[in-house]
Amino acid sequence: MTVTIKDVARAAGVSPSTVSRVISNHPRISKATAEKVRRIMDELGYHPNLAAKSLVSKTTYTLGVFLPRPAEELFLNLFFAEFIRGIVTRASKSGYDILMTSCPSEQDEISALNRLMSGKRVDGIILLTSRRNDPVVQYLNEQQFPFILIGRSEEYPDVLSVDNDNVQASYDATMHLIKRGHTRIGFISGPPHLILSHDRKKGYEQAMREAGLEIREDWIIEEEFLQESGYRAMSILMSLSERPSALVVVDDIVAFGILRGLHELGYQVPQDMSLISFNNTALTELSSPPISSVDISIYQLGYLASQNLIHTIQGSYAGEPRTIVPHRLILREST
Amino acid sequence: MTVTIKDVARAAGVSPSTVSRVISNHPRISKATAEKVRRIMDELGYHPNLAAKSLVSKTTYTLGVFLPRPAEELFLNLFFAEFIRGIVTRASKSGYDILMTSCPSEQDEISALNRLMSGKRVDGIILLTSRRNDPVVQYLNEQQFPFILIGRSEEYPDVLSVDNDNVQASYDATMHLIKRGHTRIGFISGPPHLILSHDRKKGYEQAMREAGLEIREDWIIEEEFLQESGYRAMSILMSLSERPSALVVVDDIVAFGILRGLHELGYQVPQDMSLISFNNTALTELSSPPISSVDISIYQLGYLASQNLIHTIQGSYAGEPRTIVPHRLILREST
DNA sequence: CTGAAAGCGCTTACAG
DNA sequence: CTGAAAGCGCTTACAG
Repeated sequence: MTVTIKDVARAAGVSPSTVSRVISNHPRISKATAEKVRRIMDELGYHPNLAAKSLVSKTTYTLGVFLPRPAEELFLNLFFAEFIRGIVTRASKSGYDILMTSCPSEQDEISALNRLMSGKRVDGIILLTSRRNDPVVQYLNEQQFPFILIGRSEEYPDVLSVDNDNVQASYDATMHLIKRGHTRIGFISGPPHLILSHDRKKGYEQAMREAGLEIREDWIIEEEFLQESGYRAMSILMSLSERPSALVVVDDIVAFGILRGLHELGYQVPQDMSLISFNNTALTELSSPPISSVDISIYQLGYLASQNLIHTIQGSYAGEPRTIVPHRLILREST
Repeated sequence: MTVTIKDVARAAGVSPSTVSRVISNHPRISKATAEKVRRIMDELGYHPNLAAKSLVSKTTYTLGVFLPRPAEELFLNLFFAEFIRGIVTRASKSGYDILMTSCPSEQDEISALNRLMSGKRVDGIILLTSRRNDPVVQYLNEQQFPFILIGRSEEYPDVLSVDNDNVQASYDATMHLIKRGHTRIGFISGPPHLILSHDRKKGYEQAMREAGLEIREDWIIEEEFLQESGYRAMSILMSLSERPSALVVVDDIVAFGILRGLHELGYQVPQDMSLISFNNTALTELSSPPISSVDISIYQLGYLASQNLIHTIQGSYAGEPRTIVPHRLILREST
């Protein structure tokens, strides 16, 4: 019932080899033969069996997007969809599909990875988050399997990756507050095992030091990328006897929670507290007041990750291992 | 370099057939042999080649998520990530991966579909949106390829699908406003070619008729699922000499735009205008005031779509072709 | 420019 | 309980 290359060959009066060559646009096939074979393929409704093709060509035209263990919170964030959009858009331009796997538990990460790699299910892997001492990065690097990191690796700085200059971005955000006259600035960070949190905190500290301002431990809070985190952080922060007048916040959704927390406690933004956050997702524009945020071009990060990985797989990548996507401050009413 | 079934067989002193049987837990294999083979597989780091397996078994353990043409706007909406989360979570429970394809243009939809189906790339397909007269549904149905619709089909009512009772949901939402004493109620709808828009509008009209209230054409606006749509709709609606006092809105993100529009025009919610919308995404809780919304259990829709499709593929699905996920009204300050 | 043949890494009747 | 053999649908040297 399914029509194979043999059926086409028979109907066209040629050999299977010839049909295969027509499909792959082999140069040494006569125009006449190629046309005839193509017509027959159309008539019979031929479609190449991708598994068979993949078995012999060792290539799948598929990119794996690896969702690290607690993938749950990832999905709650607007940037996830935006990443995927960039990845899928660029991939389909080159005829690649995207395979998504989530692994059941953290200890199964390597075996989930192995299923994809050794099982020849994908040609390369996109890693969505960069954790410190990430075993997944270590493993992929050891195996010499094509992969790209969104973010960076401390242990393997030369690994293929697409990233922002998060230290600089956070420095810029903090400087913006300092220039606005703030001297008491706190930092609401994300999970400390994420390199992202780490880098942004570093940029904040740099700016503070450079301006000769005090970095207070009790004004630095490390939490999840969740709205509740920001909300809870305010209960803590606003009950201090000495409070900051401005906050740099690691992610929009956290800033959103902060806004809610402040609102409930009866504080005004930006009068009582200025806010600047990261990612510039739709949330920042939608909230009231709209939140200043550092645009990190999420779509672009995904798009370039796809592109550079594909080029690497095809052996045509000539760029630097690290691609830095520029950021820019989008100032709104919260500062 | 890659270790195959043959290498394992040689090292274990058995035939490839036996190794294959051990892998698939064939019942008639002696415990001793199975254990030895498993040990060797571990030692050698054997992983089955999925392409080879798929070629002979005609099965891929992959579900395709088909993103219909203008996929762009889909990604902007919070429900997209939530759908995917439900789909991926359930799929990975049964060892299935998710393949995402977007097709370059609308006319290529069928050929993109064919690549997946005839190319034996996926075992089944999940359709994320239901359009009226959807050629994709028609084609999949003709081809008898396993697929599931999130939503419903007018032409093929018995097609496998997971849906809400959108007519009832919208009826309930409208009735809620009516019970609150509103008599002048408008409806902000989505793209008319989506069945979703259609069903929700129908429920609105039913409730209005039943309550003996007037349905005014100029109080029904059909727009995209975008924030700007809601925003723009307010410029139109609020410039009318006779205005509604409440709105049923097809999607949260549109309601969000409406909120912004009303705010800028100097109107208060719910004093000047009550709002109830659909989907109950994070936006509704985050906006100020928080928006009443109909929770449609997006995660559950995705989860069940995955589940029912997998069961259908495996021939064990015994349920009705249509699964209706219950909705419930989440009332907040906007009504 | 084209064909016959071998092989990619599996599975599965068939036989014992 | 296990093995030899054929075959899934392709590609690709090798030969002409």
